[in-house]
Amino acid sequence: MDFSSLLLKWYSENARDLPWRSTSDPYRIWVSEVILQQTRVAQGLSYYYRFIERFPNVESLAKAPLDDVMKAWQGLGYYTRARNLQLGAQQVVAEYHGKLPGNYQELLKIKGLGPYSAAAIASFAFGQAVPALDGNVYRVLSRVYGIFTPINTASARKEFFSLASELISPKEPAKFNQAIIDFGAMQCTPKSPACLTCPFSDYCYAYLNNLVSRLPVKEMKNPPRNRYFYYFMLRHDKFTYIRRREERDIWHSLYEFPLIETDQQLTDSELALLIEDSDLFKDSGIKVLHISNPVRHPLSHLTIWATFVIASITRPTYHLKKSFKRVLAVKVQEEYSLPRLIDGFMAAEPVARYFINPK
DNA sequence: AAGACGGGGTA
DNA sequence: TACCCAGTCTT
Repeated sequence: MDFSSLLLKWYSENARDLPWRSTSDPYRIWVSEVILQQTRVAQGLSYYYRFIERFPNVESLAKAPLDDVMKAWQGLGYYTRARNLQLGAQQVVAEYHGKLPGNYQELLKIKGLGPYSAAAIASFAFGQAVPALDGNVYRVLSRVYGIFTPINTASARKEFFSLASELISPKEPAKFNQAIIDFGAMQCTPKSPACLTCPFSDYCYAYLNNLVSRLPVKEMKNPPRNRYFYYFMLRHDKFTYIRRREERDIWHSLYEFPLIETDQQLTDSELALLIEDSDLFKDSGIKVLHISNPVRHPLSHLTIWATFVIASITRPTYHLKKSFKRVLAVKVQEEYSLPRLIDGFMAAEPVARYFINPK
């Protein structure tokens, strides 16, 4: 049997039962594809349910406040996805009469949809025969066909797209795309794949040549750099100060406490000097109550070392009033979308709980 | 073509 | 730890 037939046979026995597969609503498929960009099904599932409940259709998403969208996305990561998903919804309302366009080329014009997602939606929602190449597909094809081109290059994209275009079942493109993704996620896994029960073991290049652990080939990336964050959890009566991150940087559109970033870890006395010198706190009557140990927060491209300073002030400075929002400290976690680093610290650290609700 | 952009699961 | 996940966007 050829590749596609074996694959579809495997899928008929092993398909995952996923909520976005039991709908024909292009909007739901769209939401699921964006959530699942660089995100495992297990991690995205609960977000999908909540997102669809909160924003059941294109219109509701398009007109929602950005903060509501971000709150629904809080904890998922790659927050540009959330902003672009809403921008895409507004785009669909404005330019496509509220209906997602039904072909690959038009879908590519929607904010947040690249080659993978556009192909996935085109095939799943509209039955177009376009291969959807994600990490799973690169892995499966590189192993079965013995392709050593590094998968994170432009030439690999062309090469795999061309191969997959020949393999895809013209009659059942959606099923083919879903099948090869499931096969990669469940059977042909990155580490210790289930080769002994694999339907392709008769002719899989990697298996026959004992190269399974060497494929796919990926070009190395640079090690993450360090950044040092000092967060100030200020208490002025029942209030504290936060702001939404608007610059081109991580955590765009999420909220945070006043932040001072340095290029290296500070000693306590260096930190004291910094507080004294900063016009953020000039004449604020700041009194430091607690300094946390540095919290290590590793991300894919950088490592953040965060120190949380809990302090009281007797009056807010001009700078504080100008650039920050004054909010009830007890409401910060439930009302605002926060990076995991901050949300996690507030949830786990006893001193932070004291900050939230002092006795 | 290369970096930036999160967070969590897995071996 | 290190790797990788239903990738996209910017420079």
